[in-house]
Amino acid sequence: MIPLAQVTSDALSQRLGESGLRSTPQREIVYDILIKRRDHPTADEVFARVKAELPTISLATVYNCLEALVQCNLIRQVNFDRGPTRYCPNLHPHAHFHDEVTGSTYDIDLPPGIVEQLKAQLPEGYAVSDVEIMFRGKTRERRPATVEHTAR
Amino acid sequence: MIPLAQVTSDALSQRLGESGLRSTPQREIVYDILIKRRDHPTADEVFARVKAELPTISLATVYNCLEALVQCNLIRQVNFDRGPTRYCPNLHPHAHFHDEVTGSTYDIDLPPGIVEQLKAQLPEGYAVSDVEIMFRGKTRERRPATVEHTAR
DNA sequence: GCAATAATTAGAATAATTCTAATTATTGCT
DNA sequence: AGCAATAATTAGAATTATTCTAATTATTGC
Repeated sequence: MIPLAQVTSDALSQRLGESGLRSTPQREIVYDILIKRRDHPTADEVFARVKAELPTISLATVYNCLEALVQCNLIRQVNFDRGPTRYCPNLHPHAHFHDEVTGSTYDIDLPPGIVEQLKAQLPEGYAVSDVEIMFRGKTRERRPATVEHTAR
Repeated sequence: MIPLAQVTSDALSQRLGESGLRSTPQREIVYDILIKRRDHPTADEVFARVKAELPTISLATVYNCLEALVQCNLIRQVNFDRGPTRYCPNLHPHAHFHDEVTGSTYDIDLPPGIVEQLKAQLPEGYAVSDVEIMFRGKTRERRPATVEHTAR
């Protein structure tokens, strides 16, 4: 597996600072949790995992931490239909594949040109800050439900 | 503007029938509302518009009708981040552009090849039933807030 | 025309997220 | 170091979109 960009405690603190945010134990642990297991957990799932290390954390704080990390571009939000928001620490340009049967989400790496090609379809005067590409479907090969990993 | 595929009352009834669903006045009106103004309304907005014509309709029925129409592929659902689901009667392959300032959503037509090109990025054994592409950003030219239309 | 099935309705229930107000922690200044 | 200002955390209440429930109404096939 390609080692994905991740960030030391110091760097995290710096990135937060650049956005006018503070580094806190809660934010570091939440970030760690996302890096450790890249299975696109929901806020609730993050909450459960963080509680194992820091039992006093509250759900509101988890939401706050996730928002902070999104704000300074250390993680991305992923939304499938009506489901709860999921969080993704993969910052490479990539799409998401959502398995309708298992509910799992996989990262799909994209070749460099294709996002630009998509943006080129926009009429004059449309300034894009973000593109999201999501596939919905089934995967033939069944994977272990608990250990999801980056496809490709 | 390109005349988008739409369907007569009879055809609607047939399409519903093919999916084991019945045509009802409520479903026809809901479909009409979506065709009349293609601004990607939420279920609540559809509810408000339909009530003008059929004041006794309930919100649960609106949800039911929208679900029925989605099921027989007469309309598509569109989701932006945490916002409520929006509904779209444009069945051409297209992307969506969500204006972060105005909250408006525009259709972006896509050239035929590009969706296939994206699907080609998937590893073996990934069967796609649907691809969604969404842009987030701002539009330079301000449009009248109440009359959205298909871009391009 | 009647039984079976499906759709509608109003309102209750649920799930995810956001808000609120009080408390705690951190930072920058002197 | 001490203190005011600012930011983050917490628990729980509130909100929002959606789904569910149970009763009623409409439609279809025989």
